[in-house]
Amino acid sequence: MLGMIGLGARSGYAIKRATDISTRFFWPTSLAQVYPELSRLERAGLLARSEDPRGLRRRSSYELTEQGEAALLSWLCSEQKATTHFRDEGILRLFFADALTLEDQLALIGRLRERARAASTQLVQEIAPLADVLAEEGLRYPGLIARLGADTYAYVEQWLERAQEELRE
Amino acid sequence: MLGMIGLGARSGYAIKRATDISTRFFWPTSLAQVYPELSRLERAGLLARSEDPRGLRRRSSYELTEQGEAALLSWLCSEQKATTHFRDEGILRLFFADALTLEDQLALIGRLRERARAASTQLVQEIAPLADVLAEEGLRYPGLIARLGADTYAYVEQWLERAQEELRE
DNA sequence: GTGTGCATGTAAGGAGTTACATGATTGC
DNA sequence: GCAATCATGTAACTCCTTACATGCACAC
Repeated sequence: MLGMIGLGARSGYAIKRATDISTRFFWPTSLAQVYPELSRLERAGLLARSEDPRGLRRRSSYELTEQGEAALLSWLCSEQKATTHFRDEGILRLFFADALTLEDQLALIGRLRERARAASTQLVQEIAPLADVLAEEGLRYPGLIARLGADTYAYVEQWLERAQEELRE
Repeated sequence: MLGMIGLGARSGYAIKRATDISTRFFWPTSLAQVYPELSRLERAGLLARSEDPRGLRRRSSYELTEQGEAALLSWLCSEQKATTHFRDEGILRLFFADALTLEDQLALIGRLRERARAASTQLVQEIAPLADVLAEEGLRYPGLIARLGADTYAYVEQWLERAQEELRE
């Protein structure tokens, strides 16, 4: 939240929109999370809220306070181990694939390959261009992460292709 | 659950132990999940339970019913898209790294590199040997997945190393 | 005899999602 | 006029984790 507001997102809705085209792949959010959290961060003194209505429609506009900016930098440089959660039904299926016939095994790996290929393509075609826009504003890391993701998925796809070939022998 | 019982785990405790050294990286479980789920699967007719006490200590021993085996195979071959959840604070930090000095950026990437290196090493040194034991029983996929994980983390580590070098210039 | 492992469960709580509810603005 | 988008929130629910609670078996 602090990071997105630091990058210029002003409303809860804008934060949600921004995450949906950027951090979604490694940190999804939902609106039902965003609004309570904004209130919490404002109460904690990390955000300053101001009313910024559009016509009759009320709107809250948030900015980082000095404390909020400090909290963001402190989190970014924190030595504390970063949490990570990964749960993948595709790999779980593969784990139990010995129960299948060779044909079904190859089909299962094929589905995983296709999934990895699709993810890589999506990152290259849809996400990277958005990151390029940010790059013109001097933000290099969104693009770096998009490339890391695309390259890693492509690597997995090739790895699975080789595994398929070895299994066919 | 069905998969682990198919591989020979008989008790809830044994399932938990098995997942902790195998599927933990892509499908963690906790005991508080396992026991209610075993009851549920038994009520659904996918598992058969028998009493198998050790001395005075009661113990439940589970086996797949015909229905359970069919359900397992049907799940493995399902065309339905596999669910996947990935949430990673390390990459999230990197996403906002433009807010940092170059020195702090390099340190942040260094921590991510170290994490990837540690994961790869752990898979090679701790998990792969366990998978090798299973391989002697004809189970090749646990080992395949351990190698996929180790290779992918190693790839990420190298990718980040190159990124660090480019940033230094 | 004592600590470690085996074994089964419950309770409380946290994190996050989906669905529900509402309504103004903007562009076609 | 109508649809898509902007915008803010609540309620119910699901999933999962941590902590609590209990006690036998076995090896040293």
